[in-house]
Amino acid sequence: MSVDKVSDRSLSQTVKAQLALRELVLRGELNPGERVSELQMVERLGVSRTPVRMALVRLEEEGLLEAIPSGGFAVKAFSEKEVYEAIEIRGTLEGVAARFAAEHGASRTDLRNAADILDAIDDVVRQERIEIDLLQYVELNAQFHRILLAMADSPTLARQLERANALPFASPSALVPVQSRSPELHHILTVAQDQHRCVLSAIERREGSRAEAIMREHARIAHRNLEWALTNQRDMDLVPGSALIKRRIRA
Amino acid sequence: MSVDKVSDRSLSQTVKAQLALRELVLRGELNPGERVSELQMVERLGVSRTPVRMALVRLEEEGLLEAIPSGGFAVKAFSEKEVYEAIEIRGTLEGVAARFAAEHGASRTDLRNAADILDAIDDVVRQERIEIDLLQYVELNAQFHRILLAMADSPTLARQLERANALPFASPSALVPVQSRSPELHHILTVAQDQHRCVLSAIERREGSRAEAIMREHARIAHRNLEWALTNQRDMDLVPGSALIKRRIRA
DNA sequence: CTGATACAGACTGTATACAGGTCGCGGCGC
DNA sequence: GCGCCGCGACCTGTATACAGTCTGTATCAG
Repeated sequence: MSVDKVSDRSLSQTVKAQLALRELVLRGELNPGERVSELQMVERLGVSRTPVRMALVRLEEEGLLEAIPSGGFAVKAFSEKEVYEAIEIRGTLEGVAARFAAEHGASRTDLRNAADILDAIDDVVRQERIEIDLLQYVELNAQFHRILLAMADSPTLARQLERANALPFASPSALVPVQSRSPELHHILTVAQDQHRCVLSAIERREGSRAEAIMREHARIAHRNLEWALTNQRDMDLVPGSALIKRRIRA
Repeated sequence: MSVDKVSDRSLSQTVKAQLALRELVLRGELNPGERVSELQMVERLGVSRTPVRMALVRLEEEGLLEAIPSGGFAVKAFSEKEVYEAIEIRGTLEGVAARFAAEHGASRTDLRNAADILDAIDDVVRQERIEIDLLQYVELNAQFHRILLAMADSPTLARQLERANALPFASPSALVPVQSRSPELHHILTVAQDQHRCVLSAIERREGSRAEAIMREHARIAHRNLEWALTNQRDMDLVPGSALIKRRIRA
């Protein structure tokens, strides 16, 4: 029962191991706190120890694993507070991105592309049968956030944000799906989309401070989604890496 | 001519290699853009390829090296803009730390310790012969920033900030020494210290937004220092890792 | 004289062997 | 019955051998 998805010959063994191992952790096939044995991973991933080792180090840097004092790595467990803070930090960094974009001005093509994406999101949100297109919303949402980062034009910021998003449940659209069964879904998406419009407008008008504030608040929608998911645990399965979050005591 | 500082038997080879290699990069003994050959490092650091490889990966994650598409790593070069943005990001994260501390309240002992450090800094700054104690100022300043992070009580934020500080010239007190020959030194330290006091007061009063704003502005002092160092290149040598910054065209 | 090609050197990616340490389990003594 | 000690398995850290690839140079053809 080896990992099927990653079998390309083109990818290096290290990358292969990294992707497969991340998948394993995110899918919850390795229990939080549990040691990740190199040899077991060799067996499971079909590569030798060296690439496995590399993958372990990189995933620790990503924050999905943590080093064991006596050596080796264990799957990291996240408390509710940590997830909350991770979202807050992501929002802060996206706020900086928006401000940077506003302050030094975004290119016309970027602004145009962003606007096009927002139009596409409108099409998705305006439909009443939303459940079906949630995947599309997530994809478009991710695109918008990507282009926002591109407008900031700051490799350093990109690196930091990339790292913040490495925690899967902290990234912009990770928690959207949990609302799929919520009556508020339409409401939430409408509000989020309005924030998209506002931040883009702020960037166009060079209103840096406003752009920053909007993106910060925009990220806080994820807090509501998190709260929902924690009270309706069954919707938690829709979140990648949810297995890493320490369960709240059942109500 | 091997690296002398790191020769402890207690440290693992990997850590040894990491420290020594970082030192090499920061001291500018490896030119920016230049490939870092594993075998050469084996020779130079006195450890085998495996630990060297580990060290390379970790330093890439830190941001001091960058991966070469065809394989291996090169010393990263930083533009003036990147340094500016790195400082801005560090300030933003420290702002979040201050806000977190204010919002969920810092412990009495932390507040007390912070106040003690500020008293000690006052002693240093009030003296007129400042040059001598600049090292002490740097140390106390670092302590204050550390305790601020501790008050935030957020491992996730700590990780992100640690990473932001990994760029040596972005960390809180990295650029202080460049002002040692500046007539404005006393003025700058006085202002910085006042900001320290203000942020601590804001945290005590649970004024999160204010605490955040102050820390952001506090970090921007580093921008001035950077500007000074870039115009007075000879003072640049006082900054660790200055060799990585692309030189501005001489005036 | 210029451009392309082939070859040589070097370098990285990968696999594996070896040594030292750690953790857990079982047996023995109290 | 309980606690301590010792042994053994496992696991990581390290070193090194091997293969594929890239780069740079030199030579040859046009």
